[in-house]
Amino acid sequence: MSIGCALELQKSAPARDIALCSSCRLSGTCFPQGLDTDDVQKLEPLVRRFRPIHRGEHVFRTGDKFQNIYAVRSGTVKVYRLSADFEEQIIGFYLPGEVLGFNSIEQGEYVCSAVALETSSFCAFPFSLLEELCRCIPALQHQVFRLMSKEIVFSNEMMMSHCGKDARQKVAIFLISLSNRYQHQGYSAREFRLTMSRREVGIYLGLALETVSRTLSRMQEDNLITVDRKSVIIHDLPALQQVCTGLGPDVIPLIPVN
Amino acid sequence: MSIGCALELQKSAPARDIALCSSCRLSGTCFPQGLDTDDVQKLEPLVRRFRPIHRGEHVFRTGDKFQNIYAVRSGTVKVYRLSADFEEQIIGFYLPGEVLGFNSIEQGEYVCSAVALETSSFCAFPFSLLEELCRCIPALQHQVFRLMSKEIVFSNEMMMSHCGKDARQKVAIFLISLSNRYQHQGYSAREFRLTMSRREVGIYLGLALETVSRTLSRMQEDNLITVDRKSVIIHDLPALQQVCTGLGPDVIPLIPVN
DNA sequence: CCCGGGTGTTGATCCAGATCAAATGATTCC
DNA sequence: GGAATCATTTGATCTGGATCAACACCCGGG
Repeated sequence: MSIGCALELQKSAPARDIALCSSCRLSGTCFPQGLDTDDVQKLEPLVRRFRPIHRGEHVFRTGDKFQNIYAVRSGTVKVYRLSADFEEQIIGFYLPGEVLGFNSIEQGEYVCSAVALETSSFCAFPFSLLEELCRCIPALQHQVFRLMSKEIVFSNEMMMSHCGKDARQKVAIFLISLSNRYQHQGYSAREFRLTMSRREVGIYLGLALETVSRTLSRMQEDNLITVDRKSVIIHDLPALQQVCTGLGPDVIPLIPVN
Repeated sequence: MSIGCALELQKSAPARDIALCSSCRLSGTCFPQGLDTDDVQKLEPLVRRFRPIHRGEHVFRTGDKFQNIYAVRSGTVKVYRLSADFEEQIIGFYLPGEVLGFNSIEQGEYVCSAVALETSSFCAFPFSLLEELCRCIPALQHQVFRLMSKEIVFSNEMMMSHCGKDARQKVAIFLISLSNRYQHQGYSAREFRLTMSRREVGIYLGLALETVSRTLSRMQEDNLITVDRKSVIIHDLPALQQVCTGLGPDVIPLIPVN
């Protein structure tokens, strides 16, 4: 269990010197996406920004009263919970620009815990205020629906990538997913850090940590990637994408190139 | 592939003699949940109701323009798509009172297909109208958020029940899920029909159909259930629940009863 | 600089469940 | 009603990945 000593985010002092939404380079995937300048102005006073938290500190914990939706500003957040038999289950990893907390609306309290895997910072959007504002700004309402829809799609994808896929496919899917998501936020698609441990990747993918390690080594032998500790470099993205589908490199030519 | 000849739902004639939301016994889990009588009145004119469709007919298909969210009125709907390697992937089974289509908001077209597994009927809620109405009725907006939140939670649960669970646990989880959902709609929790094939259960759970069959047989031998073809009777619900967690029947006493 | 614990790698063995195979039981369609 | 097709069950075999085990590596602290 990776719960460190918790200086809860809620208790830390707001940091008012942090960039506004209008100047945030992540606003393209967060709530302001699709809003015009005026609407972003109306959203602004609602946002609460905090100083960064460190590895092991929690954003919220299972059972806390649900109040905020959080957008990751920097770092990585692991969202997890304990199963009935006290095993850690990982719901997801959230990267900069991604939004967490939507799964707790129904229950009224957080149904999972969120912990920083590295020094990370956030913006908090009080959900009840967000709801009110949604009724005034159609574009914002639509954006919230879109973000939640995306979350459903992502979870569905994840679920299906656990079905009928072997270890190599699962790991490839995981790497491609990270690559896409980093790229989408303006980071490198080819080179990034695996901020979570092998054990955590294993739990997330339904594999033993040894299998994760072996699979990464094997992919390195095959010149698809270079892995060194937490750093990953993807050398052959197309080949890695083919691994995901289970189609060999020879299947593409079946569709005539001309 | 189970796509039958398709008389698309959209093309079938509205059936205006079907019960209104206000008198629908499923309204407790659908959009009207939490709305007062006045608000349900406002929702009413927006709903489009159709004659039932038959097994194999589609509600919508991947790529169709996203227009409606559908509530299942009767029957079972399988939501699925084809993977890159043309294998069927099953996103979920939807029972009476359950709502489908939320995963297609973001894309603007349906990202999956929905097919009836038995004679089934629906109500359609045009999403753009629903969005508008949400801005007038706070309780409706909140309910839409709740329904989507539930969908995220459900998908998360499903994802996690694929991780680190063995075949017996997966099948138990699946049966309990159906049991709970039927009960929630006022049907029997103990006795119901498995409207999907063993193959479909297998795809959904990430198991070979033979494993599904064997596991059900094994559970019958253990007097947990009786399975006859599509009919299931659960004899020992608590024991089945214990199977889900992987905890033996002896673990509960570890927590002092007094 | 060395020590210690956490994290990652690699090797060896074993088993749950996939796959292959065949028989039987349903259901549909003339 | 009967043939044809499909769904399900059950058996036999094989294998990918879990598990057990040992070792290497890295990093922080004294």
